[in-house]
Amino acid sequence: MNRQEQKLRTRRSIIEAAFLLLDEQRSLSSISLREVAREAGIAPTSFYRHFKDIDELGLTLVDEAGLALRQLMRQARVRIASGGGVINTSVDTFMEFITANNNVFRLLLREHTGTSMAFRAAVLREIKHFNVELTDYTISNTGLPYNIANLQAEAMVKLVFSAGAEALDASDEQKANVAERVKLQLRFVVNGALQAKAEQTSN
Amino acid sequence: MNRQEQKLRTRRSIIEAAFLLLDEQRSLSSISLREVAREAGIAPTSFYRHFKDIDELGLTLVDEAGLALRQLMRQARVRIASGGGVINTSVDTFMEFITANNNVFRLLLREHTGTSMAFRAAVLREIKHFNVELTDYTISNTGLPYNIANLQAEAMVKLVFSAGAEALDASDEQKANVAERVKLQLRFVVNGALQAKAEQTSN
DNA sequence: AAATTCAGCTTACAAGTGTACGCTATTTTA
DNA sequence: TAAAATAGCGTACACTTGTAAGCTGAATTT
Repeated sequence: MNRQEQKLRTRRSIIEAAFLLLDEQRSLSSISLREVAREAGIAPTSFYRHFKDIDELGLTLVDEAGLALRQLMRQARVRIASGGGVINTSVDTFMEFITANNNVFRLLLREHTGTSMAFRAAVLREIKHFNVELTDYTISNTGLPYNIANLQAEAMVKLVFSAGAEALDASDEQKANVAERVKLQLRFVVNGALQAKAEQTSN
Repeated sequence: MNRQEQKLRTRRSIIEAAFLLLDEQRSLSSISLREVAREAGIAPTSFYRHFKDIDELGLTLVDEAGLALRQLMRQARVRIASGGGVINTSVDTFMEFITANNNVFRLLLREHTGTSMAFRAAVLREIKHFNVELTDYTISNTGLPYNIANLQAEAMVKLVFSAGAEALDASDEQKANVAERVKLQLRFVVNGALQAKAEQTSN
């Protein structure tokens, strides 16, 4: 077997071991190198052949989670194109993502307010992607001026992420409820923003 | 010196030691009993004379933080009564609180998505207080129907808390910016909710 | 004044941590 | 085929952690 390939495979198993450990009671700062190594089936010291630190592993995990999130956005856009309403489709897609990739979203949510400045920054970067894309989308679809579109997008992302946090530990029924509520709240924001535009342009 | 009194004093110093340790790089689950004891100036094992667990201390801290938050609300209400606009005054008061009680708000924010189910529940309870009070206030001041008022209040609390999170590590200038933006976003929500009411009652 | 209570201490131990060091076996390169 | 590189391992060490056990001296109760 190819050596490089084998190394990548071990690296993968480390990453997956880490995601596995990041359940509802563990954060990046609370998983130990030895634990990850144990779960990955390697000796503790072998860890260093792949990552300088456990922090370096952490950043890798945040990046992977961000990637998954961006894939989600693309998926949502495809679905929107085939009808069903922007808000409805986006929220539903998001909720499905959370359900399917529980630990991935949990990681982002937790590290967003976590103890490591580097992790917080990494998560913020991912959220900013969301904001930028949603702002662009809003401008080209509604013609809102930049400042309003940006405020609207930011508010929507925050509300959706908050709803995601609520949904994380919720039953299916509760999840449906959370989804319904956030959809209504997003409509508040959209309508409020539209009204703000009307006021701005009428001056 | 009175014994009971002295015990309370030591208890206080433990609590304050813990808050001191909870800076931007530490969460409840990452501070150790020994560390707290060291900071409080007592022997590690003396800790047990005051708290069963470090978790019990954690819950106490969350309670204290919640208390501080409720005091904040009262303060905001007093200020509102003397004019200045509800949204403006509330956000400004909130931002002042975050600046003055940095670690207190940080605790709530962090444990809201933290690794301990008990802490998460405790923070949620405090947030729920906020929601209930704001919903009541909204109903009695705008006559919105319960369901809309409740959705509005929840959305506003989420946006303000998110803004608070952004403001935590920000400079004064950035803080002012965050405050201004969230005020506009809150207006979106309020206007959107009003519109929803108009639509609902016209049917 | 004597007896009791108890906040705080010292000592001790088992368990877990990160990581330095050097070895081995296998792949890769020359 | 010989030499070099390297993924993974075992051992070892210095720390930190929670907490059990028992002592002390001062406050409180009797």
